[in-house]
Amino acid sequence: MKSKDIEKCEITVIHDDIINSVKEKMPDEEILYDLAELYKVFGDSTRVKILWALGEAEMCVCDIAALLNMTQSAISHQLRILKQARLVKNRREGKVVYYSLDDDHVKEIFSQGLEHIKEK
Amino acid sequence: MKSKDIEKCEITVIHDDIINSVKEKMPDEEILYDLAELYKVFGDSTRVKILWALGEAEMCVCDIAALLNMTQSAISHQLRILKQARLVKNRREGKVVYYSLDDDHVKEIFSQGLEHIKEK
DNA sequence: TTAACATATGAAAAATTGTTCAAACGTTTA
DNA sequence: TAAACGTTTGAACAATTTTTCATATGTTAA
Repeated sequence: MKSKDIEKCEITVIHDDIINSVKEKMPDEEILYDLAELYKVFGDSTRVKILWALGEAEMCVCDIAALLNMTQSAISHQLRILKQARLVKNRREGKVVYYSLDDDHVKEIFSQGLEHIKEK
Repeated sequence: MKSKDIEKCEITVIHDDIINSVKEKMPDEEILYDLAELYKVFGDSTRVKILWALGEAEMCVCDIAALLNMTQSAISHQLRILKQARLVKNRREGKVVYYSLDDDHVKEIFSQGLEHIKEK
């Protein structure tokens, strides 16, 4: 229908030249998607706290749960997400699984974010 | 109840010393919350695309909608979120509102993220 | 002033995400 | 081997987020 076209701005585009030029320069859809997925991992305060804590010291799941006053199950679920994103790694020692940061980027990404927060 | 305590690891904590030491070093709850809120803004592929596009050129709402093949309304909602986070700014020229990046951090945060993605 | 158009916004619907609960898995130790 | 314990996991539920739809706002031009 006509109304749908208008809504999507397919007719009323104002700057075709800019759109085309930007479209050429944009990275692949997939890269931008992966970027968003990475930031999504940082976009939860439980995970931010876990990452920050692991930046200070290697800890086991139960330690983190106690630190954040959350259930061990909730922490474990979040650690799985962090591990899938390759932000943390773990090692097992008997019954206990120790987690630590897997990446130098974490601290740098935090410091960039902190700068933005402080400025504004 | 007892079972709840156990679940929350209030009894079975293994490394009290580490927990206390980490607790002291952690930034205020509020800062970590704000950090997560900032990354949450980056954690959506529509917003990542918008930010990347605006990194290439100033654009109006309808341009962005056409570029991303989304409705003008959806884009407008996302731009509001980006503006609240002080990541974009806008200027009005007649009927048209032009958006652009409000911040040098955006590109740096992207480059940090990209590095992580490429490495892993 | 009215029509046209770019943008913004509130509310409902759709989609996604986080936590809890119950149960399973692995390892240690009695 | 059985009990204990730290951790993991699937599924249900709760909470949050994104998009859509309808409509409102603000500006320009007829």
